[in-house]
Amino acid sequence: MAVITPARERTRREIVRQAMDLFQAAGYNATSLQDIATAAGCSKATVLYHFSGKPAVLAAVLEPAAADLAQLVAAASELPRREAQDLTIQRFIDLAVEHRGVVDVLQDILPVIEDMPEIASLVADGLRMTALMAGSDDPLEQDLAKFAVNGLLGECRHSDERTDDDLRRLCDIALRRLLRRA
Amino acid sequence: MAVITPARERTRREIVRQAMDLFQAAGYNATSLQDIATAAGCSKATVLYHFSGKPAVLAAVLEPAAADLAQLVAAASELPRREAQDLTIQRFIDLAVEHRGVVDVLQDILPVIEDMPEIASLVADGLRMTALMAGSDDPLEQDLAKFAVNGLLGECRHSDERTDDDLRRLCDIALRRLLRRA
DNA sequence: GTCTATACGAAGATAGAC
DNA sequence: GTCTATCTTCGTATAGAC
Repeated sequence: MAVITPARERTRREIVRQAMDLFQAAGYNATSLQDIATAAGCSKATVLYHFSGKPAVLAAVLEPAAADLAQLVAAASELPRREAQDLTIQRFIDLAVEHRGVVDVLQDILPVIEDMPEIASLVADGLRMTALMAGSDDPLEQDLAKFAVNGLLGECRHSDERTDDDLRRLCDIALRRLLRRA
Repeated sequence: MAVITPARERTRREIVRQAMDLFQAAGYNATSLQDIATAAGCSKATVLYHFSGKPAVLAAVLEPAAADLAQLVAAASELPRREAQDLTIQRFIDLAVEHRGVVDVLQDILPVIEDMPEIASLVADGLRMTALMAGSDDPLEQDLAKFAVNGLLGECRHSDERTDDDLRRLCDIALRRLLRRA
């Protein structure tokens, strides 16, 4: 059986932890591998030993949020349309608020998100969730769901001065106004 | 009197034209000065002769849209609250649709937009316009206006397959649902 | 005034010593 | 597993040809 190697895991975890902080504070593009290495107390080469490249570090940072999103999509896919919409709206707001730091990072890489195979599944789940959030397959309602998701993601950015509850309330009102229930 | 130098203007215009295309196709960050120079048929140093740096090229690309936005803000600022909101909503949709290529570019630089003094006035006008678009000074309505602008900007991205009219109609419905008229 | 040639520091990434 | 040294390309800067 595989013997666990604590040293490897400890360094890896520290890299992800520091990368998360740096990505949130300065953005993905503005953060260099050297910045991450210095913050984690190791060399640039060590970061690249644990991760295949900067996008792989990003994928590790996004992983907890990606897992939650995948779980939401899986659960909603089991339900009939109406309940799926309700569940998606309600839990996506919670998810975005809870992982708002990650959402902040996401905004930074939206333009190049298609060129990152490392986070392709996160993107796919995001699209599936958006489709579920619309009340029907009507193209207009589908587009309005995309509109809602874009607005919501934008609101989560640089929202340090807002409390979780305020953010939740705002998103709730916006989504209710925007999305017609099936 | 200043004698016009056609060669200078021609080169400069070609750089802006090619930069616009590259920024839209690949994004601002992913486009290098070398890419722009090659596309424009000149050297990297020539690009930097005409512009002080990459942000200055960006500012030139955004300039027509920035001018239209400034004009809109100036016009709306003259009106009473209610008419200002109507005008802003209606004309911002037109503006975003017309300059949708520029909007696409803007999304790419949102995270670092505060570090670019070259486009500070564009950013300031964007914030003023968002404030005008809300029906009142109520913080909730102000936040909903931000939500609306974020959603609208997101819809303009990668929307090559949508017609201008479809996009306009979508934005119109979304904004009407989202914003309470004063 | 317009441009080419060249150089600099920093980025992401790789090779190989220990 | 971690490091130093090195490579390429990036944005930027400058010297000087025409």
